[in-house]
Amino acid sequence: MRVVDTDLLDRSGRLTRHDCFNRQFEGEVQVAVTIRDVARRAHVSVATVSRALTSPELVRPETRSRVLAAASDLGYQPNRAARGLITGKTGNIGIVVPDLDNPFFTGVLKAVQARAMQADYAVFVADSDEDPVAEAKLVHAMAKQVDGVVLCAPGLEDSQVYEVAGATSLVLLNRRLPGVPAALMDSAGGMHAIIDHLVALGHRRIAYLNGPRTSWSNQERRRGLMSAVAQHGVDLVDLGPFAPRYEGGLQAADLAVAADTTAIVAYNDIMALGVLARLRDRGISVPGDVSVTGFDDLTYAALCSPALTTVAMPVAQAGRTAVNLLLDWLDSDNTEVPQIVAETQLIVRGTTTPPRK
Amino acid sequence: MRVVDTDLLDRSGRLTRHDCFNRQFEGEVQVAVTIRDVARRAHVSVATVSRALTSPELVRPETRSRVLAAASDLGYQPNRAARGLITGKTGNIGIVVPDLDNPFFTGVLKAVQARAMQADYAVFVADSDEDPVAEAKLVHAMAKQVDGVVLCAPGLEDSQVYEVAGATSLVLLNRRLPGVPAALMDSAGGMHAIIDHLVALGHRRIAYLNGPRTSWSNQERRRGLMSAVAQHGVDLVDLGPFAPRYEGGLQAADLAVAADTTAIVAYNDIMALGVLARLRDRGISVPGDVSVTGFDDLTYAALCSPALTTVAMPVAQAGRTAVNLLLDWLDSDNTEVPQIVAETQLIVRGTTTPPRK
DNA sequence: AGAAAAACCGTAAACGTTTTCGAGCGCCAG
DNA sequence: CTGGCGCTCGAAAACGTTTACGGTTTTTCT
Repeated sequence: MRVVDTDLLDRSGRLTRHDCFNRQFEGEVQVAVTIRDVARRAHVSVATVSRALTSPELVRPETRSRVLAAASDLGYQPNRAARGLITGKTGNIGIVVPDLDNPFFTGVLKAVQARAMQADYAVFVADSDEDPVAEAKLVHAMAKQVDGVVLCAPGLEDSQVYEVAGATSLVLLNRRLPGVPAALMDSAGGMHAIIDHLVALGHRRIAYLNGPRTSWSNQERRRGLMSAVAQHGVDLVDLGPFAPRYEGGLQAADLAVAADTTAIVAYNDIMALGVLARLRDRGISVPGDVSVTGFDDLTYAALCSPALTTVAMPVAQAGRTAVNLLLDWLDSDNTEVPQIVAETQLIVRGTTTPPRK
Repeated sequence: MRVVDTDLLDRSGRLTRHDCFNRQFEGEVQVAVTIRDVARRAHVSVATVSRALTSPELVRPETRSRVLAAASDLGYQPNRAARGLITGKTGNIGIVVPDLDNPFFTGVLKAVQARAMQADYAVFVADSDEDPVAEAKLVHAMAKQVDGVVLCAPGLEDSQVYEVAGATSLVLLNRRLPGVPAALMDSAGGMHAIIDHLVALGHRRIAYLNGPRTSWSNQERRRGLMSAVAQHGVDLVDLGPFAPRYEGGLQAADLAVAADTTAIVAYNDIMALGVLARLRDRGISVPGDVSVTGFDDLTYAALCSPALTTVAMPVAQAGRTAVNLLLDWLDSDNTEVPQIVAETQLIVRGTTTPPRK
């Protein structure tokens, strides 16, 4: 069955691929309006058109405006592939993330996309599915089509990151490595703030539920944790690693209560949700019997009940600065390699109170 | 401060943009390996290299393998911009979504990206921020750089959708329109299943909490609802519209209990969460006093407690078929305009039981 | 064996830009 | 009047591919 609104779709009645590609409705019908058409209409050469559009100071104001008029009359938009072929720049940036289903990364993606569009860049997205070798392959595949890529929280070895950094301009997000620009979030600081908060409430024996040992995120969070614990001189029960999932939280909860702690610090929100569920099932009240904290401030952290005390990651800000870094890096002499860290923020809600005496 | 691992990053000690772009480490150093280099090394012409790579049946197997060897030796990868310039195809597809923070759309995106990559396409992503005019602008901006775009749940008027369909090959996702291919999900069927389920449990007076009236999703869900309600001859209390957010659910809950219904079916999961929270605050037990259902099966639907009865949307499947449709449309005579609808699935969990007598 | 057909491959033109080079022109200093 | 300079612009060469066309070799048929 075929339903076609001939009036709107195609006045010839047939619907060919060619017709669908670059239709122009204003003026005469032409498949694609090129710089040559603009030149003809403005009575100048193609060179002048190009100059008028990309470096206005090189043409007389009068001819420039004539060209601009012609261009907008025809609805001309430069072919970026052709432009890229000669300039060597594509006007695209890439982003590769470990998991598009993870709201953490889509938050970053959203900001990256917005900032890029604002700077007239388009963004390629790729999902590595948490697979380090896929990560490397993806940025290599992208390398030819983009001016640079932001690589989010890669699971690659340091040396492999350097290797892919050789293939294109790279900025890291949530991973620090000497010599490559990065947009970071102060998760160590956030974790420190959690411990400060719990200690201030009176907790003296605290469990930490580790995420994946090798992940940079877990190492950072652990770093802040250790520093705070040492500073305050409280007991730390170091558990795990666990899968950073709901099920991991279920599993971890039992270990934490067996260790006789009054507060449970989870690697991230979703594990914390698992902990909450397991504790409720066992009749252990939160925050009455034990306090619980998460990390990341995903939407549901505010929505569960009691609402989860957690730390908010500045994903949007980090995404923005990542593309800022990339853009700066692209059109400067890259004499320096900045690594910018954005502040995290402790959000205390309903799952933390002073421990029962 | 500048930290550079000279061994890995650049043996000249300086870190220039040019050096970072397209480094080749194997064999002699060259900025970019082109088809000409491959030709030289394989002792053939550039035309033969091109043929060997794109239409193998046109060259003798022996020379083909020689070319392939040379290509892989040099690590050659064709410049897609140059290829696109002449073929008119870019090897890219675009996707524009209303909100990258919405897990529904990132689910689609993930599948689209995976399927596209599998077919050797790269994907551009754009976020319209729920703004219809941005939607139109974005696909127009993309049009020149992609072979087609999948437009997700657009808020545009029908006529405007047709207009953008003129700018590039378009397939719709979660929106049906005569004459343009679409990947749909049977949300009407899902809603029908919800009512069947509730009626089977014994409910006779059911509230529906509308989402935005103009959205195609709400209309579809409502369609399934109406059909089921008519079929079973039960009472429907039609409330709203409400904002499809947590707060909308808070607001709607009170209206629903005031209307003396035994079951509340929400437009989507997040509204349902709001309803649950409000009911709990008011001391109304779920599912004891009233049953509640959501829609979409977001992660937290399974995680809250009691776990939410909802219907799962086949987002991944729809994403896949969307790019399948696009690819088919691209290299066929587009003689037909298929609209494929994927099945939804009712997932009954803890928020629905028979009504109290 | 010879001719026709098929298979294979090279030359060159195209794709739509940007950019180098130089031409034309008006102006000023010598 | 001449030479040089600055401004504006056009002609043409690139960028890295694909492909139409034609030429050479190989195969096939009689």
